[in-house]
Amino acid sequence: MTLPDTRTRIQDTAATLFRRNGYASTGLKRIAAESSAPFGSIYHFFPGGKQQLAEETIRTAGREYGRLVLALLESVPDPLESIEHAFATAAENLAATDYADACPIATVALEVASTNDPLRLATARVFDEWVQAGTDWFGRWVPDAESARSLAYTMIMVLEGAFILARAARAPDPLLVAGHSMSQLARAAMD
Amino acid sequence: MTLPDTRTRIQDTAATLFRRNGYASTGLKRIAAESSAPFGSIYHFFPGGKQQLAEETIRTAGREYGRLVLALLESVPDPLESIEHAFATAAENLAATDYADACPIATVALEVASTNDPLRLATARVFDEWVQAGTDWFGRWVPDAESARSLAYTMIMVLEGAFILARAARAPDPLLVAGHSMSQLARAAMD
DNA sequence: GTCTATAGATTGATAGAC
DNA sequence: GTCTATCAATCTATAGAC
Repeated sequence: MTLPDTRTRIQDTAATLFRRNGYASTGLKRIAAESSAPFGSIYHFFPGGKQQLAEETIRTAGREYGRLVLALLESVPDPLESIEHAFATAAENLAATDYADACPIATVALEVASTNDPLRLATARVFDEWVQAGTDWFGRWVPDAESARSLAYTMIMVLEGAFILARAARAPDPLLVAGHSMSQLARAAMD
Repeated sequence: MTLPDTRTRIQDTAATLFRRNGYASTGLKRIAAESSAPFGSIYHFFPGGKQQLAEETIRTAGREYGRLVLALLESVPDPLESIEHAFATAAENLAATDYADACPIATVALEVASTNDPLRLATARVFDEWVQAGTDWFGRWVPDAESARSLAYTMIMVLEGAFILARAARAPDPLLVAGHSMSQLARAAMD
């Protein structure tokens, strides 16, 4: 039962707080406190300060979440059922965390889009990564590359939008509606 | 050529800044400066401080944006063309404002979802209003009430997600893809 | 590498003159 | 109603002892 090293604890705590409360309202002092790390260690491991910490967090948490969603999609053989299952699971996770844990980077992405270009770019790269992975996945059932890409884009966008509405309403319904719509759209594209 | 009154100038400036930079990183001092209002006037007109200002801004700007989108949908007779036209217009507006003016409440909604319940509720009410208006609009072509509601939900969600990706990438493509997907989904529901 | 102390700027909010 | 001055708290970041 060993604790993760200091750097990892800082990153994980930062990921959680950025995800739930965003970039601007997450203080480094709180990150230090909740990760049980001395304040100075943040600047020891992340000399670039808050921005560097956020940049690495976006990259790491973004990649991890992409893999998680893809694994979820792979866990059911039928693609249409798989889509609905993935959205339903996201709904369960959201409700189970008191509507806190949705997309790991969306809040930060909107916050920094117009004011912090390095962070904006970091979020854009993660979204591109997700779109690419989604395109490959849809490509198994949709031969036309352009359609597969369009479906991947749309699935990510409707998921992001559903997260916003579900967190605001503190209700899982938007995610379930989104999953249903997305599977209908995929079905239409597979004809 | 008279200037709007002080209270209105404060509200409008707040709406712009909250929309572009979010709630946490928008300071009251900046709102006062950019609205050419004395700092004390903010507390004169909004005794509840930043939170009251944000609450009224969410309600006002949210309602206004809903009307704007609905008017956009009404401006083209064919529903499917209308949807694509609305998303294309949103893409143009976004690009024309250097990818700043997307949804007026989404950034704030995500920021406050887990930390400020009055503001969370204000955003939830705006989304509900939009869903209701969208349901009525789709209801003209989709007789089944449940389907109309589902389409309205999905249109709002995919628009919100497209705004996130478009701002991050500084590219209009996500909005165009979203519009195309949404019109396909509506077409499938109208059969 | 760990940890404390603190600088320097900025925040939301208040008081009070006019 | 307008405007200035200021408080107390908080923020990111840095310096330096151990």
